[in-house]
Amino acid sequence: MTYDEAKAKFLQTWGTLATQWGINRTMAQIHALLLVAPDPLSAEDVMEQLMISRGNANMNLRELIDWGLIFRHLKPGERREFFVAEKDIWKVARQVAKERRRREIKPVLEVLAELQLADADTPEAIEFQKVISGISSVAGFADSTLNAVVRAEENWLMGQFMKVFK
Amino acid sequence: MTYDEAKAKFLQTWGTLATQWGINRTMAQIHALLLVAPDPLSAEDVMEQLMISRGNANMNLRELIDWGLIFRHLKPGERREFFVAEKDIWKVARQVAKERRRREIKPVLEVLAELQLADADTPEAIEFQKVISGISSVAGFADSTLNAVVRAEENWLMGQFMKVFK
DNA sequence: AACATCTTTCAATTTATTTTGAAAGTTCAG
DNA sequence: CTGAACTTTCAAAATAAATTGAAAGATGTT
Repeated sequence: MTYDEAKAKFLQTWGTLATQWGINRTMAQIHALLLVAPDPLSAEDVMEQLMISRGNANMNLRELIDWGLIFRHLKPGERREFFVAEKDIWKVARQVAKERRRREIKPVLEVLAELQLADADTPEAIEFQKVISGISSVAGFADSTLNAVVRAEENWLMGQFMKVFK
Repeated sequence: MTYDEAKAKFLQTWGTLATQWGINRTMAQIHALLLVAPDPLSAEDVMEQLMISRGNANMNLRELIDWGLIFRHLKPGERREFFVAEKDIWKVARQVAKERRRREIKPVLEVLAELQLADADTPEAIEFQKVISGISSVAGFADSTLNAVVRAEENWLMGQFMKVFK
């Protein structure tokens, strides 16, 4: 397989995977493109390589910055801005864990805590409370796990996991 | 908060969360509904409570069975079928981990392995190989973690994690 | 201030996903 | 075999999400 074929397959696979995880395909593809780019790319470069519109490129680039996965990069003497991805994949994983925790797990934990206050005076309500408290533990577990990933140092993390789960 | 309010909020929250994770809202809501139902429900019950069509109910019920999250339940003397959810939330988490691993992680690992065979004879190609091998380790890590969840016994799991990540 | 260059916005359009509901399929009792 | 009760299918319709591209907004230059 040539480099060009491999790159195309990577962009395509990454986009598909993202879709399954509720992430917009283009955003994932821009991220993938920047990940494998040896040098900073301009919005124009991204538009050309992925054949997408200026508006689309701009929106998704901003979203990626918002997720902390890419950064603006200014070249001296150049007017327009360039973009670089965080290349350390473990840092990327930690950043994603951090954001998902903040954006998704925390709000859910809040709602669950609130639901636990509801009356439990009928068979249905009692069953309901059981389910909610079960979900709360699982969510708490997910939260701790993601937090562990967030706090972990690059190599330390896998070592710890391997120790426990061989 | 009354039980009815709490239940409505739960169904709604669960549906929203699902959407963020690339899961169809109705499927999540049916699952939530069956989770908190003390007794098996018929397709008709689901249609009524969630105000959805027969076709929609049927499709998503099948999909949930396919994910191993709910089961058909036959009542003696009744013609139609009923459905019950797996109520042990840790089992649910394990089942989801298992399926996601099978459906998503494994195919990605295969593609990554294939991409590692590509030529690395230019600066771009070398950068590309670095990224791919980084992603491979993270994906391998995710795979191990999910596998740990899959294999874990209910209470053992949290204990192990807490030991390591305090 | 007028211009050039680049970025952002957003209403309109396109594309993708979900939902509907009627028809076809299945199963079984009489 | 026939009809009643229930399930499944699937083309069409509705809804939701992503994308476009032109216009408006910035920002610096002459």
